[in-house]
Amino acid sequence: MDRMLRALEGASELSDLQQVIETFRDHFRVDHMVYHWVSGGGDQYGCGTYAQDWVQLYLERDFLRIDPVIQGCYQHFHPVDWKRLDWSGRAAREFQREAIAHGVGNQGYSVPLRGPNGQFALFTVSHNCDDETWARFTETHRRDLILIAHYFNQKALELEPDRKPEPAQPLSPREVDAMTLLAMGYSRAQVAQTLSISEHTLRVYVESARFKLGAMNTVHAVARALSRGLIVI
Amino acid sequence: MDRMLRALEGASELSDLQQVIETFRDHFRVDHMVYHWVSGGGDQYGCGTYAQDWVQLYLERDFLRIDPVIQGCYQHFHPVDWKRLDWSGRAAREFQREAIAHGVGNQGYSVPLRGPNGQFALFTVSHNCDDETWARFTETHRRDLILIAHYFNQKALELEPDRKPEPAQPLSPREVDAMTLLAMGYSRAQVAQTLSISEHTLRVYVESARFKLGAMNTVHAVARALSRGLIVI
DNA sequence: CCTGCCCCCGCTATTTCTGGGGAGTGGAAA
DNA sequence: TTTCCACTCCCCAGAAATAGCGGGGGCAGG
Repeated sequence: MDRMLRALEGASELSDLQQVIETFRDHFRVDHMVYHWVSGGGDQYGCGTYAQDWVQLYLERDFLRIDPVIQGCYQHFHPVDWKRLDWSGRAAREFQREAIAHGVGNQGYSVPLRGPNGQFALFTVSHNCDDETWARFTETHRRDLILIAHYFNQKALELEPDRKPEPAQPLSPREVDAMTLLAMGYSRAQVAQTLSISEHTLRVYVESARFKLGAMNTVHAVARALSRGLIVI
Repeated sequence: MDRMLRALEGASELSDLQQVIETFRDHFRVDHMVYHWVSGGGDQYGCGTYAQDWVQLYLERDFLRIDPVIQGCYQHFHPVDWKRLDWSGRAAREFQREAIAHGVGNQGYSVPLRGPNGQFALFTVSHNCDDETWARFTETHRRDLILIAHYFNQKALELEPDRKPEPAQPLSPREVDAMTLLAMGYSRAQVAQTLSISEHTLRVYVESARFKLGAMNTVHAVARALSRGLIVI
């Protein structure tokens, strides 16, 4: 375990990660181990041991949108056993059927990972076995998996230069206030009144924040501020 | 270590966490160990071993805004040694001086923690010693600290009922598309074109999503959809 | 001292969004 | 089978957002 974590820390290229993850898979004796960087923009990075055609299908069919694992992990902090997710709904069941057909396995355990700027990723182990065996496995290796997931995400953040936190241009306190209140559903008039400033001034802040965030419009600016963790609601 | 983690997992009240954190501090033989829930809304929760008057001063003077540890950890995924932060700037140096005067210690190591809905927290150890000793300490205990931080945050999320994510009413696929594109900065016209629907139809989706999310307006709806993890950008 | 940033205020014009209506299709669940 | 819901389209008037211009005072760092 210690040796493998060190190997992970020593990785200097994305291809190293692939080797490391295969080593981990063999060590834990599971069918699959996958690291999956989740981004709505369509660009996704992942490495792991799923079959090539499953990965391709996943991307092509935009399964990101319906994958209950993604949905579920987004709402949780702790690792999630796939059994505890909501697989009702046609699309989800269809997806599950296809996943199993592609050898993903009937059991799974995913660790949600969150980084700066709203980065989100999953570290997943999946396997084919009965519920009891799986429960024992996850109980035994939970801590190891959390640590591995953590280090893996750290490496991925390091090695993917594009993903590095953009020189996060911080907002001024007043801008933060304005964006926060807007995100809370206040109209501009209400925000201005709450902050005790004129609506004109408020507009300057919103414009300024929009510019700093590189956003096209207010909605975009609020979305970016939120996902970069600049504001909290 | 294992016994303490189990004690942490067994905690059922916020007061238990205080005991646990003191046990950890004694075990690691450091001056302080602190868990600090950071929320932009002004309400903060924390537990740890800092002197009472320091905590009060921190809250009163709104140090959250100038604390380089907060700023720095916000931008990083991996744990941060305080030495590597940016302590230039008058306010920061002043803050540091006051912190040391209140017995915080000259060395520190903070683990950033991120949960659903933009939750952000820090788990910090601080101590008074020379650089070399501290480097050895952090190197030795990094993994333990990450795990402890993780479990601590999990407990805090569990025990603070107000912080729990509300039961998310799911959006229809089309609504998800609409909200996602809006969050990505597209104008209504662009979204409609991208989805190959009329702008009128788009509006129905936005309205419908807004209703489901209990939002006052589009900005609010996008913010809620984002923070509830219904859309990913 | 000057430069840059933050904070506050004003105007106009144009484009875009919002909040009400109503109406018809098809597929899925009950 | 019937009932629901997602999906698509349409109109209109008023509200809100955007883009462009201008002004001033304060506080910090180089």
